[in-house]
Amino acid sequence: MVVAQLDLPEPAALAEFLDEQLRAGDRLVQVFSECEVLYSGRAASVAEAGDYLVMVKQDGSVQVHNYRSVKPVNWQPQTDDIVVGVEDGVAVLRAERFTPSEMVRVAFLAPAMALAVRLSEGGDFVLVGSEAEMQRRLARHPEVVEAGLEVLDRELPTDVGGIDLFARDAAGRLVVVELKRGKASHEAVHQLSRYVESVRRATGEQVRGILAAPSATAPALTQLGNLGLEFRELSALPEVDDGGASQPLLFEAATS
Amino acid sequence: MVVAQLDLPEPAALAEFLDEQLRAGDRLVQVFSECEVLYSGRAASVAEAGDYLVMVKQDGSVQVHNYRSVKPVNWQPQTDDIVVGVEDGVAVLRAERFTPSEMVRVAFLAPAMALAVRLSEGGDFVLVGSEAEMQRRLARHPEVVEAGLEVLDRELPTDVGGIDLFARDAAGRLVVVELKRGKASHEAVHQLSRYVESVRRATGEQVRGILAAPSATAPALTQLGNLGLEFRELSALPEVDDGGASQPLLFEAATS
DNA sequence: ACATGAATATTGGAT
DNA sequence: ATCCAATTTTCATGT
Repeated sequence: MVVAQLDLPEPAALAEFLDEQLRAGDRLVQVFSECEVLYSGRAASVAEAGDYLVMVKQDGSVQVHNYRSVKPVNWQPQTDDIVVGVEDGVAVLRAERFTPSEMVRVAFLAPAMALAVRLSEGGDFVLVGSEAEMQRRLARHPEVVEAGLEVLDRELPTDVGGIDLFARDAAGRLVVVELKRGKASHEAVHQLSRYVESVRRATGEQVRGILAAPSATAPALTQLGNLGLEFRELSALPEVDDGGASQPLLFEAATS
Repeated sequence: MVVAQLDLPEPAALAEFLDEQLRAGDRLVQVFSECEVLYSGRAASVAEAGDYLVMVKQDGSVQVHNYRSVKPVNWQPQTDDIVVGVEDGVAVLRAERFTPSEMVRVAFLAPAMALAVRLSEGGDFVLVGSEAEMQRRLARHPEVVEAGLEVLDRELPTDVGGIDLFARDAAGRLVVVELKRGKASHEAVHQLSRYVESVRRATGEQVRGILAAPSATAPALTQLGNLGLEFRELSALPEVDDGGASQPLLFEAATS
């Protein structure tokens, strides 16, 4: 897995190492070093001399990490061109992206270590609890939202966006359902309100609006009430009820 | 900078290494290994056996990277508790976060290498081209938006959100300005529309709405026209005009 | 702790 | 290529 390693390299040696390992195109390359980082593109930034981990993945994506947080200090998704060289006696990496036009430049002021690693493509990845899944589930079992609900459409496009679930209730009224997998904010209420308004205009019928989410912020609930809309508490990760013989949630998902 | 390294460790040795290095609390720890990763919390996921880079930073944040993309496959911001052990002859790391209640579990099936690194806190970081900066600039130079504009307020709260810039035009009409540092979508138009409506209701006056952004999507522009709102093309990274003696943008920023 | 909103958001999907 | 919407969004900020 670890293809090559270079400890305390001289600038020229580091540049050569990076050039060779990046050119191979099938490895992840890392450098631990005191660095100076410039970024220019959608925005622009300078990170003055400090210790960073610089990582270039197989797809040309670049990330510069510091000692804390999940997010890198500097990054660049899938770059199109990477050039390595020695400038003013310092190894330098320049990664460029064409659309949008962007650039990151890392100067390795005091490299401690460089590493090249091959990571094979890896096995299956299954995620449970997405909004898409929640939508599929409710389309199949609309009674979870409300008894007697009949789903007419999913992702129905309107002039102001797509309606998650479009349905008719037991009394024959049209219903717009907006789903959120996490706590719903007032933005979700505005979204729902727009959809309801749009359907009212288009059909002339009376239209109900339901916000379905595990929870909602207090302002969102207030606003919902003011607009005559409804809230339905619904988890994205439902309790699996299989009569006591409980199965791990992910086993369920993987085999369904 | 590199504190410790362990090549092709046995499970017990890896567990001991991780325990010791993580307990120190002042280093970034990495493991390159074939792994199996479980996540459970806001959602839930399983990554079946595959090669990954697992990184635990000094703040307890965890990220599991595969061979591509900037975003990790699995992650966990600033965890509260990390436990390492050997289970079924395999070294296992379990990181837990309390709010929200979340957990990542990594089983190191075939560890190739483990690394402990100290990254010092690093130097200054300056970013240019944020929306906040754009807002400050326009508040000082509202004529960039429109001649004769007088700014009344910034981040003015309404019942439906905060107005970026609130102003009065040369003709004495109220103006709501919505800023976007990137291409504006129809969501930005809806936002602006809500603000304008809210101010109209509150004041009874006539109110103009201006969307100021470097560009906007075609649907956004159409909608803007339909609602009687205006578009003003404005970059978040303005051309620096200093009479020909052009300076690098970031030098400007760093010294101002 | 909660709510809000920006972000160099990134990423995947649809058109 | 463009547009759109989700995201385990993360993160900083204000209350």
